[in-house]
Amino acid sequence: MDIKTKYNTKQKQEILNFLESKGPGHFTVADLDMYFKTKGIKVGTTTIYRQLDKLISEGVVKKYNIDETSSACYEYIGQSDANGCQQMFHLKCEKCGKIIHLECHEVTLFEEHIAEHHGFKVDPMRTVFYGICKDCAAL
Amino acid sequence: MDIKTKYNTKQKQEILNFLESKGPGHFTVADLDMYFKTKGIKVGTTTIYRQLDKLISEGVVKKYNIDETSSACYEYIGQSDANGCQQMFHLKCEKCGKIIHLECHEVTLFEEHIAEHHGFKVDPMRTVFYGICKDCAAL
DNA sequence: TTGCGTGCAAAGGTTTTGCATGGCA
DNA sequence: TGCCATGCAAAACCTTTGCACGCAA
Repeated sequence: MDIKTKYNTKQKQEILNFLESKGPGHFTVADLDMYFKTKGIKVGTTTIYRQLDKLISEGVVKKYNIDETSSACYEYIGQSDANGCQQMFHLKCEKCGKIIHLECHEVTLFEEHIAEHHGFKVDPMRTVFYGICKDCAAL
Repeated sequence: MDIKTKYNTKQKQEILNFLESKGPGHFTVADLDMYFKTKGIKVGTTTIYRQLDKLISEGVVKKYNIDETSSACYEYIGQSDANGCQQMFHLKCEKCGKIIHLECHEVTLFEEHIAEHHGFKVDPMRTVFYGICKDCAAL
């Protein structure tokens, strides 16, 4: 859980390259796996899991379980703090699967309310709101 | 997905007994499994899954994926509608794993804000807030 | 009798672990 | 050289599915 990277290996670089080239957005271990296979880069699935664990410990990557059944979702945060989606909640549409970033002052107020009146410190990074998005509601 | 119960079997009754005796709260398939094993009641794990699926179709039970890694969470809603935690959000403490029911007018206001300003209709049943609870924060 | 329900076993998929090898510092 | 990282295989898990038998109606 708290193991950090000590060596810089080729595999770690390849994973970071993927994260940089892809930019913000969500991905799964399977995505990385397929990406490496397509590119002909040799990185074992085990290594992907282990490197992601380390990147999570370092705060570079965040992990969600957005989907109910399938595999876990990861997100690249990057070295930059307080920007990115550090303070951001996510909305996920249950119909189209789209993930929306929620940037809104009301959210901060809501967070403060929960902290003050319910004694619960919400972690925005790990919290996902499920529901129906504008586009799907219009159908 | 839409298969409903046609027969009343001993196993279904045992599952309903468990739900009634336990009352509101969350449980996993493993909980049911262990409960039956302890009591010496013979109900196969497969049957638990299949009966729960049917109860979900009937709206008697709700299913979440509150935990990241481990198994799915189920909740007994009962025949009564609009009560239970139909309209309720859940808070989950990332440290102690406790699940807290959030009953609060502010939440409704927040939901309305998201609907009006972001065009997103939140589904409270499926949304879980992650964070640190009062007790764990005090440690 | 009809056909759903059950349960065992096996498969499916994701994630973790053991262990020997390989590579960074 | 020392120790971490890698990767294969296998295990651990949770969940679903196939199939024959049992049981409710």
